Amino acid sequence: MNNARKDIHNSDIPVLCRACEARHRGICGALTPAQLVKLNQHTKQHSYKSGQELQSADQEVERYSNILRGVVKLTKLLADGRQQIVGLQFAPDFTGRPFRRESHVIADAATDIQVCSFPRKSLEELIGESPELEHRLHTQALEELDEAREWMLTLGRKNAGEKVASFLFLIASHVDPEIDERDGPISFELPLKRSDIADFLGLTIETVSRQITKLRKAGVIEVENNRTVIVPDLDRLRFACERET
Amino acid sequence: MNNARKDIHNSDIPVLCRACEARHRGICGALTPAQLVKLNQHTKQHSYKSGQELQSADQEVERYSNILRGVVKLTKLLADGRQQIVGLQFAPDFTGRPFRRESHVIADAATDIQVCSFPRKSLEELIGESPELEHRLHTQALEELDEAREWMLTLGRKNAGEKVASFLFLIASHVDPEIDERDGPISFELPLKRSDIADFLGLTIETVSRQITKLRKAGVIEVENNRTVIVPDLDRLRFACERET
DNA sequence: CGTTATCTTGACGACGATCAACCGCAGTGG
DNA sequence: CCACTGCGGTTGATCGTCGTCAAGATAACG
Repeated sequence: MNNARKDIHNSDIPVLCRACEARHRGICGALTPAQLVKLNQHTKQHSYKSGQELQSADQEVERYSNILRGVVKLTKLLADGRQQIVGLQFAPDFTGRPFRRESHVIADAATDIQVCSFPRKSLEELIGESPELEHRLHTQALEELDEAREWMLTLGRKNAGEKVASFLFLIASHVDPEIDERDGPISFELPLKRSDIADFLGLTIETVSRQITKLRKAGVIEVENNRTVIVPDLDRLRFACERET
Repeated sequence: MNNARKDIHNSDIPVLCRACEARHRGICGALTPAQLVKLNQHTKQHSYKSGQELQSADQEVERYSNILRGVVKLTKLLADGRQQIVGLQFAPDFTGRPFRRESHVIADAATDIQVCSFPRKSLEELIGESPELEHRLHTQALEELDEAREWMLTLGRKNAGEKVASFLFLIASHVDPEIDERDGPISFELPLKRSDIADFLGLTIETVSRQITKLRKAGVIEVENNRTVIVPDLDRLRFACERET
């Protein structure tokens, strides 16, 4: 359909978009140079410090964003303050809920982040003229659904130790998407602090801390500065995701 | 785009589709009479008894289905047999995972069901020629994602009593989609047996049974034949979803 | 350096799992 | 016809995991 995209010269593309991951692996890859130019008239790049809110619950969605750098957490709240993280998003994910005026989750910066945002109206117009754009959004939604369901299994049926191991594995797989074929050592930074991990796993901070200690003492992981995790043997971590250590 | 759909005569539409809910609220509403006719050359109606499997895990997806009657449960398994229901689907939902060769969940008939199925290839071809079809699939995926996230909050942060109340409320809202504006009495049949409810809530059968008894004794619900539930006051049930009774 | 956020560790208790017995009901077959 | 079996559900007693409360350790920061 959009063979206009073939053999385009870089100079047709807005400066900001040229080096942008969202144009390669994200939703903007669906757009022609002309559409990118048009969208660019309304986009804004923005940085948020860790903890700042992009979007609060039940509030009208004004702008959608692509994540350029950092990690965004999606949170749900109960009236008495209990909270659960229901999704994590990484660059170059699209964030926001298409076709609905208000969001049912809170979007927070889990780390310092950088996003490229655009008005709701721009997205809706572009979807109308580009089926390929909707296809990319659809694909991302299906992947988030797969992840959410995988996580429901973890929340509902795994014990604390398995939950923590599963979380570490989840983060590891975002550092290395090819992780399923690997089995050697790997190391990464945790993008979440303990209280976020607890909210993600449906546990308390104390339990998370104890289980991390346990994995450390069992030699499944090493920890530096509370944030850097080294996994000497991925298979042992994988094992810990489904069986008590 | 598809204004061919306007002012069509019923006789253009395949017999099987005429009274079908999927043509009104389901994905087939996106199709022109011609497309319906074409799809109809490959569709099969099929019934399954409660407990029968439509699709097993990690097995290649041959056919997708629309649910015409009954309830389908989507289940995930752990190696040692623990299981979690990660989704429930009702008529006229589309069931199956587009754009992926194998399914990561098991699809079971929770009740006796009736479906209309079609080959993977047919769907993929139709998506190519009908952006409106992909839009409907996208919309359903987004709604399932919303539901999954709502359920993650329940799994991660609610206690047994709140979980059971939330489950009852979930079923009630599928019987009456306008439930948010209601507050009077309502009654319905539970489509799931106790063990399924337990697998949906991340609990054991015994705990589910005890909590139902507790809600019954507190007067929040009445139960007949273990399957029929009467809710005299919806607000009390709503209350029980977030606070200990 | 003091102050505050973040994380760890310990002691204890509650909630839900586990194990076991029992009830009601529908089939099934002698 | 009744005995037997299997299935779904309930209830009770006991145990273990994880939450709660409290204190300290470590790191981050002005």
